[in-house]
Amino acid sequence: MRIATWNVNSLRARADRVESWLERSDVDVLAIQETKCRDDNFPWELFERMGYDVAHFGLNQWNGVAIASRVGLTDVERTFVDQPVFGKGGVDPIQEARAISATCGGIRVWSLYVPNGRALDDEHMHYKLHWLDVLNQQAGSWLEADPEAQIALMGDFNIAPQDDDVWDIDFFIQEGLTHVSEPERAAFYAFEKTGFIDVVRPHTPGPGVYTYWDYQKLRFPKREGMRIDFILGSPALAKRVVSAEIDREERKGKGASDHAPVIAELSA
DNA sequence: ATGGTTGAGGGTCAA
Repeated sequence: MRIATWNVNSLRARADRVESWLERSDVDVLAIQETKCRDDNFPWELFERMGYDVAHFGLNQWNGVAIASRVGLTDVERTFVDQPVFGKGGVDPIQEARAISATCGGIRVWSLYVPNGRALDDEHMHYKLHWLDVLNQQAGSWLEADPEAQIALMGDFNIAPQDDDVWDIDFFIQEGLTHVSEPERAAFYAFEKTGFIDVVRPHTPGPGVYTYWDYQKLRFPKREGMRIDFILGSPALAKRVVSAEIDREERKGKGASDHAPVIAELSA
């Protein structure tokens, strides 16, 4: 069984890419982030054509998460319990379309799009850290309820946990950039304390191994990327992982997302 | 030359 996560940066703009990638990647479950659409303009036919069931959570042109599966898809959950809200400019705070879950082939799959902190002192950063803290608490409660549960937390975490996960850590520190700060990294490693394991890194050691390259400043051809997309597995799931890869090829050429798909191969 | 993009939507805003 193969599971994957991919921030597609607009499903409608990427429809052809996503379809041909599904065709050749042979994944059974795909967690998608940044669909950037609503249910009424979601490309349902694409997944039907390819033989996947799909569940979507999208409210507007921002965020949007989905799960596609050809090994079953049941018990869909949109948002996690107590998911923090965000509102600005007098707009009513809402739970944004950043988390969706479903049970696929015996695995509780989450597609997660962690808020971007924008700047170290921005209110979005507090939102990001709080959002991750509550998610981690929930994830802990799931494991407590069933220590043998097969759970995959997959998505764009917008955090580079290690210095080698960016092309130049000194640049990030000097510029005071997000994704590498101590609080963000602590929020990421809190999931490991809870019992979740990065199942991809052991099979894709760095340095220089990334999942995202900014469209700007020729970051991809200059190999200046960031490892910010992860598959975190519960202990029972992590035991099944036999290999993993980051499909850097998918970042190439015209019409690519700025993120590459991340894939894990499971036994049985 | 020291920059260089992309997407949604029709405002700029977001990454």
